[in-house]
Amino acid sequence: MVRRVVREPTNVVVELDDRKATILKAVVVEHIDTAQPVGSSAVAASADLDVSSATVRSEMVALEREGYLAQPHTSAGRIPTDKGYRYFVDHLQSGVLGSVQQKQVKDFFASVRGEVEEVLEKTSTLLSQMTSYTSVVVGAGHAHATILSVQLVNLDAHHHLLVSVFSDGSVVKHSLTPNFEAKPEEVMEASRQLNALLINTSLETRVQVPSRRDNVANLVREAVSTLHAQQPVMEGEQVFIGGSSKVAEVFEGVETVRKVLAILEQELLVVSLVQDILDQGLSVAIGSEHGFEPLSTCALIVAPVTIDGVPAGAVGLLGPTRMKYREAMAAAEAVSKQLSRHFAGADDRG
Amino acid sequence: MVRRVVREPTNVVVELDDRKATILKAVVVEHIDTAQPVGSSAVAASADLDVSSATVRSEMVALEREGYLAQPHTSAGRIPTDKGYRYFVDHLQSGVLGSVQQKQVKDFFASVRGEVEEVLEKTSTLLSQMTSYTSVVVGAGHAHATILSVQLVNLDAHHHLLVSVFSDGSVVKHSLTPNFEAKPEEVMEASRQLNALLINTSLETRVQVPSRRDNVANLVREAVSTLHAQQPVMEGEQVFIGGSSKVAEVFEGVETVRKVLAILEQELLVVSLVQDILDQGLSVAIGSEHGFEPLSTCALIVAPVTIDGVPAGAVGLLGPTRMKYREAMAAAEAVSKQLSRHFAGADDRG
DNA sequence: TATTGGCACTCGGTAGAATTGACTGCTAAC
DNA sequence: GTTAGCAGTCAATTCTACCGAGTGCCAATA
Repeated sequence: MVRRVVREPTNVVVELDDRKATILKAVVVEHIDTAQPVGSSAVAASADLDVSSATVRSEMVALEREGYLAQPHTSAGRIPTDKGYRYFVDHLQSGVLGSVQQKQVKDFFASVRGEVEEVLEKTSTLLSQMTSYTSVVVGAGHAHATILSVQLVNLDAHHHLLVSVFSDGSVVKHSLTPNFEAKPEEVMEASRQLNALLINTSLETRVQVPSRRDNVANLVREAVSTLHAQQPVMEGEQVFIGGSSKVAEVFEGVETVRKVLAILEQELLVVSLVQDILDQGLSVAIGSEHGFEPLSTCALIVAPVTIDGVPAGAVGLLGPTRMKYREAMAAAEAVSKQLSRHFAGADDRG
Repeated sequence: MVRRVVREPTNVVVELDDRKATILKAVVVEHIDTAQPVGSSAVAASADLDVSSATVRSEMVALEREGYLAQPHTSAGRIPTDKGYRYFVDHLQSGVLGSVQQKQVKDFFASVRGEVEEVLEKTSTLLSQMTSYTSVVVGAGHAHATILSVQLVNLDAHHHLLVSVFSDGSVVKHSLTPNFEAKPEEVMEASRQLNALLINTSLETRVQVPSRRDNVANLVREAVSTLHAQQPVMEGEQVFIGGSSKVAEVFEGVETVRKVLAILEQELLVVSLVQDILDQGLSVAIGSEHGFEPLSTCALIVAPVTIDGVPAGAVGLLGPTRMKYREAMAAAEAVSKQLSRHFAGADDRG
């Protein structure tokens, strides 16, 4: 293979000079609004720069050469590339949420009641309604939470239900179907022992199980292994997707709609996608930035949720690359902040 | 205005004579296959009737007059009306599931493991994959189930978690946030009393709560009222929707897709729709038969799930009115049967 | 009397040509 | 460096003609 020195001005992130930036911004804003390619004259007219369309044109060829703009075909206007959107998001927009919506979020969290899951679900609906995009709300798993209580309940001779309560307020059940018949007293005894064994441990803690061979010990062993047998990552992650019908509104082309819906169905995928973006320290992934091809026509906005500083999930918004970044990012941020506060300050009320 | 005697043969459900039935069937089958209006010559050629297209035509005008067929425009073929589909479903199709798929269902239920919720969710995916339609799986609520155990767990001074286990294997949690501070011992005592009070009752049973004013009694009262405060209908109903991306495949027109998706988002609506249809004793609702306008271009197939003869939910398939009724109905039926058996016979394994 | 072949008619869909118009890139002048 | 002007490109639109699938009707037929 020939070794070459490749100059990729595309990869070098330079500050654009003022005029180029203004032009890029005008193109992005206009294209987000109209979904049409934007021509030089429109830019010359709209933007607050006093140059002719010819000047705009020559700047545009430069912007195109540098990878910020693209042309669907010769005689059409320009549309932003992913890189163009990225520059726009990073440098050219200010994200303030309208006061009406600010209020909407506040009101929502002031009045919302119910279990964590319900709150997350409703939050997801709220986000989607506010923005007209599909929303994703991820509640973190309880890998680090400690066990407050476990209980073994007898369903019938061969069926027992292991109910575990975690310090983060989550409750998990597991069925046990041992191949021996345990008496109710044995089940109760096993339940007692499990409590003694597991309380205040987390799922990451290995515990010493009894090695005896009687029914009680067998039950205890089966319960512990069932409880610990879950996936190390993301078990207990909760995903709530709101406004999937928006997909049909904001994306064009049945095929795209189908693809996006199909991806939303695989919730684990969505979770890992959101997680990836958060791990990269991003708040927006535009086009193929997340490296996931089927969503290359999408942008995904994420905002972390923390409880007392500890990561506890995230909220996200999924739209086309030409989405309304400012509003959507502001909404995601406001909601994630309020959500964080909601859970941290849950004690205040009453 | 001239007074006229209007004859409405459309409302009279009569058996169609053999030839009309054959023609109707041919039109339905062809149109389901091609999504195109079907012409007289196609019918004359395809069906096993030895008449000319002219004869078919004259029969078709009769079928149209009687409301079984419709014409998009003058020079087009005929498409079935809802009534036409209904007749087809009731009289003209036999529903046997292909042996390959029969096996697929068997294999699935032979290997599926996990909690009820997981099974239902996977079932929903299975159904949707088998048929290419969106599936709905409804698990009945536990209104009639009795309580096996309740437990009050301390989260912190003002937060307690009420965890209830029902005889149907479901587990429900409720947060209690009393405005007084209860000591751990008091919480435990309340938990004990709740158990004594509630075990073997169902949510429909009213119980006698202590009238004392101490913390324990207050906790007990709050717990009982929280537990009983749920919606009388459909609380605890679980809905699993599989293959919503299929909506984009089988329906044409973005607007329709959006509408259907929007409806699927409102899960309670879907549940009541399914319930309605079951209550009417139907297994298919075609077009506007369910009286729900936004879904008037859809057909909804349902099949009840029972556990030991007791209604325990349903499975459903949602598609366009021109869906493949035979296959879809066979699939729904097979899955609902196997699902019923799965839960009834859960003891066998091991 | 039921069926049929034949015929005129309807009307959506398609293919092609012509036109439009929104762009661009280029260049010469300022 | 900026601009006006101009020639060129190409998608989108409109128009036209035409095709053909399909109908309804009717007179002839078995």
